[in-house]
Amino acid sequence: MEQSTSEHAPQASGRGDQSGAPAALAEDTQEFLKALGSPTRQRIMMLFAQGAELSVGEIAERVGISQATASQQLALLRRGRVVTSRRAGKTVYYRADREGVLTALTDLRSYLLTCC
Amino acid sequence: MEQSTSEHAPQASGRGDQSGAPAALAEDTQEFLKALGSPTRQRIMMLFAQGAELSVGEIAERVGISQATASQQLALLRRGRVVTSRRAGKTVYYRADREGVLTALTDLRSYLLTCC
DNA sequence: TCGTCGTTTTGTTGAATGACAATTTGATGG
DNA sequence: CCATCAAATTGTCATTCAACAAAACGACGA
Repeated sequence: MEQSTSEHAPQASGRGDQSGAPAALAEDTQEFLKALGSPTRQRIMMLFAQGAELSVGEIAERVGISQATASQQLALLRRGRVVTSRRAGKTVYYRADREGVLTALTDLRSYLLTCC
Repeated sequence: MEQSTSEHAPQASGRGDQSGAPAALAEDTQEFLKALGSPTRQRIMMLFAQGAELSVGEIAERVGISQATASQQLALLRRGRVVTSRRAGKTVYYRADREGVLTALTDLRSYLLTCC
């Protein structure tokens, strides 16, 4: 284990940047964009409507991919702060990460306001 | 040839879906996410602050990539409706596509509201 | 009409990505 | 302690992507 939730990433420059005009996207937000840039992962996200919580196996089955692939794609979604995971015994449940998504959307908007 | 500005893209499947809860992201929005998912293209976007309009050559130079690569990356950004282009004689000027970005942000938010 | 300059397209190469099968790790329950 | 089940990791392969050089396009100006 090395990343999971504790993956902090030096975050550009401390981010005291309240000036409203970031020079670039936060690394988290870049990961967010990449996470949602894939059709497969978009399909996965749609399973989490209304705060649904699903195991890796369920997700794999519903999306029609192998369990291993699902686990990998979910890891990417987690890196992008789009989902969070919770372990209950052997099974790990994933659900949408409301807060992470809101943060990313806010950062993305401020970025786009800068360049548009 | 197949793209340029006239690339309309059949927009998923008719999708008269005005119900506010899209089953998936519009194809345009997928392209939007992919477009902004690349650090190089993010760097390019930052050049368009305050409605600046730049030629392909200028962009290539400022970002530090070849002119051909810049042209390609700009084409991707255009497919994502993040920039628009205008031809003046030999030179082609690019600038941020305010409207396209707003549309994508709106669609993205509605998508995320569905799954979060 | 030609040459030239800026852009786009084409071809190629190395790196990154997406998928799977197979293995390893972790948590129960006998 | 061992068997088992779910998830994560590893290894592999095919596909996609980013970048460049080189060639093709397109719009002037001589």
